Amino acid sequence: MMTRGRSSAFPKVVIERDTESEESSSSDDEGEDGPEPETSEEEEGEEKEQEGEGLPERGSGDGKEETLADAKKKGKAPITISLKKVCKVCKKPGHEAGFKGATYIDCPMKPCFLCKMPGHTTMACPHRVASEHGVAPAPHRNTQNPVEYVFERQLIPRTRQCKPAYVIPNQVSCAVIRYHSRRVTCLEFHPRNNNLLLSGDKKGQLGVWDFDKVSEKVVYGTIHSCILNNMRFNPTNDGMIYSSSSDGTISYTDLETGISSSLMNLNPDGWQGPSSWRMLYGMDVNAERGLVLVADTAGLLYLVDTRSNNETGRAVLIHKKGSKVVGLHCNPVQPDLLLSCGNDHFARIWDMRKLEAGGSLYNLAHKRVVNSAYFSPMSGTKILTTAQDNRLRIWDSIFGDMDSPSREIVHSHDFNRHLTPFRAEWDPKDSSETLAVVGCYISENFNGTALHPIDFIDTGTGQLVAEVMDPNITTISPVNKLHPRDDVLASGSSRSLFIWRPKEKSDFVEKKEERKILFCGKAEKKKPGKNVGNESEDDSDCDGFNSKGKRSKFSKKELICKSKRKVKR
DNA sequence: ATTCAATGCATCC
DNA sequence: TGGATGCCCTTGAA
Repeated sequence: MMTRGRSSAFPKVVIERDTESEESSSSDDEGEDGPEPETSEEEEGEEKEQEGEGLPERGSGDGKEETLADAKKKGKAPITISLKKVCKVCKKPGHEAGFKGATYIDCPMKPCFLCKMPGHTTMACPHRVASEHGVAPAPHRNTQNPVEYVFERQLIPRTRQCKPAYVIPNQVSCAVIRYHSRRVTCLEFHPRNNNLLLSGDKKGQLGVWDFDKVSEKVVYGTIHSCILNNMRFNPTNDGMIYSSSSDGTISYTDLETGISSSLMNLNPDGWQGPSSWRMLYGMDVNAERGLVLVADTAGLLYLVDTRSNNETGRAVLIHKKGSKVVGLHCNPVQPDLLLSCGNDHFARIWDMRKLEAGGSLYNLAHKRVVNSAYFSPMSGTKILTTAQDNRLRIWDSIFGDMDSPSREIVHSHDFNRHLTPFRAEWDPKDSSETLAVVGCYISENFNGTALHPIDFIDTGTGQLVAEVMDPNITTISPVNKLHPRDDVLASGSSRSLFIWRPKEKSDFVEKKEERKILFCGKAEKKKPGKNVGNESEDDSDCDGFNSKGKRSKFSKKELICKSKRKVKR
């Protein structure tokens, strides 16, 4: 427990004891001797309570000698501190939230952490156990305006008439690498080289990893000075990438040399304080128009000509003034359609020919911040959004309308300041345009280990089709990307990167509507031993992981982790 | 084993 | 509108 100096300028502290809870708390303390008023547990509660009262500092325990009279004499209002055990979430006594083993116990005073509805906890949430969720199918739209005409005439003919089933492997292997020193923020597969994965991190570094040779990687550290938010390949030269960053620049980088030039800098005068600093988040490349589109934290969209590498036209306010635009996506078949999303709780569809503030074609309303919005990869007729209200939404321009989503899927992907925001992404290979991948925030107790799966969701039904996890990987994977051609999933989890592949081609199974498939790595997770110092991997089937489930060699060498068997829940 | 801190950002007043 | 506030399942280093 930390000891701090006392400041006499602050009110005195009066401790309110609760004998009943004192007894119970000491009995909780794993067979400690008799009631002891200064258990660390109690002090922790005391500290928290005090912070809640806004008292910055206090003495280390002698506050108990202060009395109400003392405090009154000195003209300070006394602060009463409870020694009762309190819930760390709601600060109320009588219950405690947090992990009990590998199971997280919710605070009952708060709405469900998963679906955000009051009256039940995450454990009892119907969305946690149901394999399918979703709103009623959207009503048929009426075709009145010109955009709908464009949709009907140009996009509908490109959609597949019958829906082929995607296939899911039932075993995966996982390659692991760690070269980022801060958490991973974005991933991108090379458009031609099947084994090349690009990764950006919070520090602004860019990693290039040949995951087939595993050990072949390069890290470029000077492209950006802070968060690398998005990157895209130059459609006419796949040796070059564009990247947007919170340092306010777009960099144009040669992947071979790491030499980059800055196409744009929103902070030419450097740091003038937080109010004037601009960051670039959403970015995409419009190949047909030869443009890099990028949007900032003020709600503005900028266009950069890829031929001259200069900004073109004027910045357009596309989201609420002063709000961050986190995502931009150009329609894959209709280059005049642009999708944006941001912190003003909207995803918006734009006509590139008529870009002006307030001139969006559609505004897709969400209950909270929209982390990402993507057109479906082949026809571009559907939109998948990830919002911080723990819902994935599908907006269908053909079979639904743009006034309301055609489906909402409750899924845990909350905001947390320590995590890269979750983004659900389409499977670019799924011609039925239904399969999506997204990381999961809440954990599941899996053989005694709390694991955070990567979920595959059939957006057509809301069904959770598969969950990918490995008992050795206990961290959350908010960043996920499916390979454009191969059956490969890349994940960014904290500072590590993972490549998941089917163990063998023959392992593929047809999609099954009623069955939730779970596949993962080593199924037998051994209980953590007492002798933590033992780094032996003798009893491990998984290179780089020891039997304690600790990642012992991540930073020392690159690893391949083989999955063992399929596990059903 | 436990503690700490990084330092983003939505929301509230 | 802008500054203060406070954060429910983090992560990894000390």
